[in-house]
Amino acid sequence: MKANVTLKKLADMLNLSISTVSRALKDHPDIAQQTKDKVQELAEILEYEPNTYAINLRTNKSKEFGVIVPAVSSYFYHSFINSLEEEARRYGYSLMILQSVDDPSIELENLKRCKLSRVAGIFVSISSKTVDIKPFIKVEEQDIPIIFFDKVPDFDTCNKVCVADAAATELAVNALLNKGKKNILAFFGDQNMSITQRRLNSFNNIVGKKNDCEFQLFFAENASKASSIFEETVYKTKPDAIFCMSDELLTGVMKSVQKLQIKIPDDLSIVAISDGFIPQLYYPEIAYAETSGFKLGKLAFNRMMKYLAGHTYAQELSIDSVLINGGSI
Amino acid sequence: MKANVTLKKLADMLNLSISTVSRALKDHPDIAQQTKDKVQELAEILEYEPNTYAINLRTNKSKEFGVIVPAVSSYFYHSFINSLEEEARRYGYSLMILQSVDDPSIELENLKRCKLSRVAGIFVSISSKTVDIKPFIKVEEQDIPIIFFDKVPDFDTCNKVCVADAAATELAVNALLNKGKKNILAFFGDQNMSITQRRLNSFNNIVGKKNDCEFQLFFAENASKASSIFEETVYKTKPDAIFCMSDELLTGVMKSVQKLQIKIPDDLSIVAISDGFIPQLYYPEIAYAETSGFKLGKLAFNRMMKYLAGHTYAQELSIDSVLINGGSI
DNA sequence: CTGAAAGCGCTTACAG
DNA sequence: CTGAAAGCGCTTACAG
Repeated sequence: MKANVTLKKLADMLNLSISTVSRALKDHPDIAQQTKDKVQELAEILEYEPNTYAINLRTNKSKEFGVIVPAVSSYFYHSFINSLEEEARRYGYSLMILQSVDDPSIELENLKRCKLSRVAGIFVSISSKTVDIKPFIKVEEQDIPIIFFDKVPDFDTCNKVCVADAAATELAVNALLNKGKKNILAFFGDQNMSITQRRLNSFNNIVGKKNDCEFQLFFAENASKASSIFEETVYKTKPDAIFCMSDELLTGVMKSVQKLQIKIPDDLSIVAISDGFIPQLYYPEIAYAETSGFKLGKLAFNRMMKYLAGHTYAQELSIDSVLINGGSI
Repeated sequence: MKANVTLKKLADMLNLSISTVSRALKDHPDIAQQTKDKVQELAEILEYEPNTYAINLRTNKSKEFGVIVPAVSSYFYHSFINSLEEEARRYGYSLMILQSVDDPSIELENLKRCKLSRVAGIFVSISSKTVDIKPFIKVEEQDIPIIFFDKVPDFDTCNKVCVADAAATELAVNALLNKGKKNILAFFGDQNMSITQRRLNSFNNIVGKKNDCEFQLFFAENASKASSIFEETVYKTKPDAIFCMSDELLTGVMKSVQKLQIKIPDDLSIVAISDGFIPQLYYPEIAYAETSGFKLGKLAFNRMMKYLAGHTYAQELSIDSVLINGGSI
């Protein structure tokens, strides 16, 4: 391995001091243009690359953000991360992506790793089983900003960016009601998650008020649960519409729809809340209220940069949703 | 922000030297047990955390691996990364995940970032458009090991771990032939990718030899392309079976299958090469030759650790495939 | 068994 | 405009 090119090496070769070389490389106004040119040229030729560790040690901060998510595989998180990455790159940051596999103890480990790496900030979507958020608060007290996103804790004094769950639910449900649907099966996820609660509340607010519309609520923790509930219920209840609060539940329901050869939308209408990948796998494509991970990423990054610039007060932000029409209603 | 606890602070409080504290914390045999106890206790109380940057600067290496993939969203990469992470955690490493969005110039940028961060090693699945792999070779010459996986370059003297493409293709195709299928439409991805070539060769080897079996080959760069090719061809050619070399192509074909209300497997059999998520979304579930990202992750990590231990010679490893039976044949 | 010292590669206040 | 020097927090050969 060839020895690394360092400031010292450049300085020696040019008969300059390390300080001058350092300044020349960062275009410091003090330095003569001629000197800058000389230094920058040699640096180019020798492919000088600053040692990140030395910089971080010196400045006590890094240009890396931590991202903690239950799993990167979902389309939503994926597009969130993509959009975060786009912004991060633009500002010279990189991302350290850590998965909690929806396990609070791994989540904690990941948080610790972020702290150890002294990341510049952390984006986190908590696991569905996370109850204790003290560790997060503690990290924040050590001056590492935390932006919670999507799955956020039920705690006031922290920074959150969310999908407008109520608005998204409303869009989806109204799409059904406007078509005169009268008997809705609604599938929700884990009852302990605040995201479920928010979507559920909104659903109840709208449909509960209608007295010409029947509905049944189901909680399914995964796709196959949704599948079996659907199959048990569909012939008994004869619903004219299905609401799924997530992609996962939608895949479960749709598998049964294919199995039972139910015609969409003639026999049954379907609407979901989704980021868009799963709904377009089917024919007809499923209508959904869009929860854009992409937009949320931009918003979260924005909030982070503001935080780093000094606006550290707690704030809850959300992005709007929009209805994407498939042929399923 | 409270001042960070450093070795110096511990040393001062205990009236010991920094060296002794440092050694005590790492259980160095030289240090008296009594001293160790004292130091470790105080470190615990004060929640001492070593400064990663200082360590990295001092030792000139980090406990982080870079992972460069076209996109993290596919089930295959996701499970690959998951399995890598599991191993990494066990050995005290973390992962820096970078996406190339299948763009060679971003890929290069990511490679550079890995180099700048002086990662301990890099796992990379190259983009479909990558032609110049010199930059990778150059990084490796600077003592950063590179393990190529899945989408590997067509270059001999580098380390690769792959799915056994020929074996997987063989499994999938034979599943069709054994059922007496005589007319196969086969969908392949981008012709420039070596993975496509390998799967294609294997396909031709098997089906080409049969003279009682007709087949047609199509190259589709994305799902909707596969969709339209399928729709144009299916009524003309009246195939009795479909082969898809990837999940993406499968989603395209399946969407048209739903649209045209083709009965699987009565009207048509389908088999794919996949990691398993997409095939089980449908009813009946699609049979597939499994390419396990999980197993590949373990293999890749293993190879990396061996490399770091000194076995730096080029090697090509692969994992076997297995046929998962759905109801689609 | 413990400590003083050098050094990893950089930045930046201070001096000239 | 340039440089000498201190220091970020750690590790480790060397000395005792």
